[in-house]
This record gives sequence, C-alpha cells and structure tokens, in this order.
Amino acid sequence: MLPFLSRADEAMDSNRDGIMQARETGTLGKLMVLLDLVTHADAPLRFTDILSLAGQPRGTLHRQLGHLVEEGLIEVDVDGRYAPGLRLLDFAARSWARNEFRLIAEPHLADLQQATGETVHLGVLRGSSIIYLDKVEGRQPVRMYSQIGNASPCYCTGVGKAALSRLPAESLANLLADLSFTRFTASTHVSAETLLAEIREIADLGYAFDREEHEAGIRCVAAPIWSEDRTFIGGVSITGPAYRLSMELLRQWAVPVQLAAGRIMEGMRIRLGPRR
Amino acid sequence: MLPFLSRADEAMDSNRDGIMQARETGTLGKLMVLLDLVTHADAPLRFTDILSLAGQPRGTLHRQLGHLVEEGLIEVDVDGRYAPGLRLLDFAARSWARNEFRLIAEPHLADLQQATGETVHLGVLRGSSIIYLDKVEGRQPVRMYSQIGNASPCYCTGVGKAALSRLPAESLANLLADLSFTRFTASTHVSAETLLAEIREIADLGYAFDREEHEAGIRCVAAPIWSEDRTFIGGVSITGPAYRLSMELLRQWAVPVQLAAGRIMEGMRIRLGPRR
DNA sequence: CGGGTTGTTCCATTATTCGGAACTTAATTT
DNA sequence: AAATTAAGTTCCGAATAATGGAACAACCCG
Repeated sequence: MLPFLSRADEAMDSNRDGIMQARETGTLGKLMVLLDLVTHADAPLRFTDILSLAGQPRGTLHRQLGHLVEEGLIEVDVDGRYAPGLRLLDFAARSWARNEFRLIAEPHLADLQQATGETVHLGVLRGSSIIYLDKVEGRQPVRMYSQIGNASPCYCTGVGKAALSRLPAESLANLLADLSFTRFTASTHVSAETLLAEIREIADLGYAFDREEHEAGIRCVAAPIWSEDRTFIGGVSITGPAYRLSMELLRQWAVPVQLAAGRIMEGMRIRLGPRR
Repeated sequence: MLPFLSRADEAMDSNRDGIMQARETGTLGKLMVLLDLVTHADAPLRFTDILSLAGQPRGTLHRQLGHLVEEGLIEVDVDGRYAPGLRLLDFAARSWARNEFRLIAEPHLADLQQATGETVHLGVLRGSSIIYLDKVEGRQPVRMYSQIGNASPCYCTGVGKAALSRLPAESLANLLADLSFTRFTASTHVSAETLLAEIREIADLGYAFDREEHEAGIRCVAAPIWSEDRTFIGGVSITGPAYRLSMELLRQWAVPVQLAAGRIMEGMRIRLGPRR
C-alpha cells in the first residue's frame, strides 16, 4: 500500500475511567499514552493531574515525563505544568506536506469547492477516528491548522460514516463493539444499532449526511474513498451551516461529491499502478 | 515559564556522516532519531536506507521500526517503504491550537499584515532551528501547513538572526560552536565569524534582515521577541519577493515590525503576571 | 537455476526501566 | 511562626525490555 495506507481497523486502547492501557510496544507505548494525555487535555496538566490519569508510580512517571520533555515532545511551563511540545509541529508539517493521498486529492478538492462555494474536507479513517487531512474554504484566508490534523469520532461525521460504510463486515463489527458514544447534539448516534442501520443505508446509497450530529447548525454530505483491499478508507465532504445548506441541497450535492471521490480513487489507482 | 518556553540553547545531536547520535533519553531517544530520519527524508525510505542512515543492527532496527509503526508514528506502504504517520498530525494540531505564545501574538500579526500587505511570520527558537508557529498572508487563501511547523536554520532567516541577537553570550557561543552551515544562496552565512559580527549589529539595531540568504529572491525584516530571563526567544517578520521589497522599504518596515514585537512581549508580560 | 539483496525471526546477554520508599521543597492550616 | 499536608524529586535493587549476532526466509534479477 501507499504510505497513507494502514490498518483501518486497529483498536484504540482506552477506557472510560481515564486510566489508559499501555499498548504492546513496550517503553514507547507507555510514553505515547502519556503524550496522548498531555496533547488531549484542554489545558496544561500538572504532575499530579497526570499522575492520577496515568496511574503510574510517581518515580516512574517523573522519569517518563522527563524523557518526553528532553525530546521536545512535551514542554514544561514556569508553574511546572506540562503542555504539548513544538517538536510535534515539525514532525507533522513533514508528514502532511508529503502525504500522497492528500497530494492526489488536492486538485479535486479545489474543484469541488469551486463548484459548490462551500467548505470541502478530506479525511482518513484511523482506528475509530477520522483524521482530517485537508480543507478547502472559500473566500477568507483559512485559519490554518483549524481543522487539519484533528481527529474526530467516526460515528457523528459525514466522512466518518461514509468511511464505515466501506469497511469489511468483520472490521466494522470489531470497531462498533469497542466504540463508546458521546452525545454532541440532539441527533448524535448513541447506539451501535442505529448507527449500523444508517451505515447499511449509506453503503447502498454511496453517500452519507451529517445532520448536525457533531455540531449543532452544521451539516454535510460525504462520499467514501477506499482502496480495493479496503485497508485504506477515507472520504470527502462538503460542509456548511444548516441555514444555507438545506437537506434538499445536500441531496443534490451528493452527486458531485461522489464524482470527486471517484476521481480521487482513480488518481490513487494510477499512482498505485495497474497491478493492484 | 509559559508552556511555550523552553531551553533555547539545547544542542542538536547530528553529524555530517548521516549517522545520528542517540540522545540521553534511552529508548525514546533512539526511536526519535529514527522518526527524525523518516520525517526528514525527501521520500519514503526503504528498510535498507534507514539501516545505513541509522547505523543500527538489522534486528534492532527492525523491532524499533515495528514499534513506531505500531504506534502510528510511522506508516509502511505496499513496497515496504516507511513514511511519516498520520498520528503526528493529531498531536501537532493540538500542540498548535493551544499554544499560548501563538494565541497572544495572533492579533498583532494580523495588524502587521494589514499595515504592510505582505506575509507575516511568527517563529520560535528551538535548538539551532526556528520553528514557524504562524503565518498571515494577504489575499489568496493560505496553503495550510505550508510553512507552519517547519523548522528552518537560525543562521539564514530573519527571525533566526533576530532571535540569536537576544541569546545570552554563553548560550550563543555554544550554539555557534555546534552549528554547521549549509549554503542555500550566494549570500548565506557560512562561517560563525561573519554571522557573529552581524548578530552583534542586530543586537544594537534591534532588527534583522534576510537578504535572500535562505531562498533566492526572498527578503525579510524581523524583530526579536524574548522573555526577560531569555529562556524563551522568538521573532516576527515581514517577508516577500525582492522585486517588491527593496532594502529601503524593508528599513522603513523595521519600525512597525519592532512595534509589533513589542506589543507581543507586552501581551506575554500581562499573561505571565507582574511577578516575573 | 543460482547468487546476491532484502527483510524477518530467535534468543542469550546486556542495559534500561520499574517502582517502592526516603527525601526535599512548597503550600496551607492552626 | 510552627505544624501539617501536599507536591515534586531522587535513589537503588529487582524486574523487564532492548540489544545484536546469527540463522532463516523471501525476493529479485540475471
């Protein structure tokens, strides 16, 4: 597979108590759990905060954080609070700049934006999250990094549900089994049953809606993008405010979104060569 | 210090042979060296490429890469080549979105852009690199991530040289001693002596120029931003094409750039509280 | 088919991490 | 101001994970 392809069905190791489980990668796994804690927090965390979240012995945690700081993955402020480090930016900038999937999709996203005048997103399924890889807005200069790179749940985003509709049955079942739902709005799916029902519908139609399920007042229509072997799955979407995007309009736009998705898949096939 | 503050004088561990040294952080350090190799490469690397670059035994390297892949920091394509992983994006998006320095500087960058019509950059000194934290362009929608997050050398960028001019003498000496110069254009500094001479000048003037030293045809004027204890150092700059930005014009803009830098420092002081 | 290249697995040795406890420092209460 | 509690740091024997050499498998390519 291309560099942007990876197992779309890997499980996430977290539970509801805030205590995170180490992954099967020894030392690295434990450190990444900490990095996750620090980067996902709403504000810089103090040592004790992390201590209770990580459930590690004090001495151990102290050294682990020290190493992360030493490497620039985490930074410490005057008050001894831990915040994400800037070295992460450098890593990410490179990861993004050369991502093949993004490069292939880029022109088609621009076309779609031109055709509709609304914001276009490109996302990839990673675990049970959608990671947004690109965004093309109209008019106003984009607030960079605004959405790009962010991981959003798959069960309440258009791209997410579109992606799930192309997941092999077994992978989908595993993913749904481990999924925990958070109600963001009145229309957010909160059960695997209703979600699965909609995913089946989407699989037939070939496109998905987000009916203000993630953010009140925001709708979108999305189409899936997948590799033949289904190891790589993502999607494109058109997003905008509900007052401007009626469900009727979204239904009309399902066609151009699917066309764009098709062209991107075509581009992938060319890059991949005829053999696959 | 604030979360965005960290030792500005830490040394970088790399040498010219392409063999990178492990840092003093045990297992993590070794893995980060690998991640550096993969993210800094121009194209996905094959196992053997990394083998020669990293100078590790095959078995060891194999396991290390396996762990990085397992954690999503690196991804493997069909041909077994290694590329940066998308998990890095998620980390970085959060690191960026909540960075205090950037948040404080944001409005002043916009003002500066409005006043001059040219591109404004915000950067921070990390080791001997400048990491760009923000960018405000005129007109055209920004190509996101384009510059943001990128690490550039300190000795050939306006922000870099401005930052160096505020580094304590000892830290500066250490940094210069370890610096290795790459000639990007005809006017790039390639010796510590000439660089030091210019830095002394900049320290007096309070602003720095980039006279097409990093990229031919691109000039800039920059002013330093620093915390009182000099543990945090960065800068703002106005950048643009040489044909439009005469040296005369840049000299005029030195004033607004310094004013903007001053206002950002003021903002930092308020955030930090009166005690420091 | 044969020979080189590339990637993977195994396992005894070695180095690192682990984690309890003692210790220092800072903040809070009496 | 002294006493008390909380917060953060250091230490070191025991437990664990990383190391790296070598053997093994897969893949080209001529």
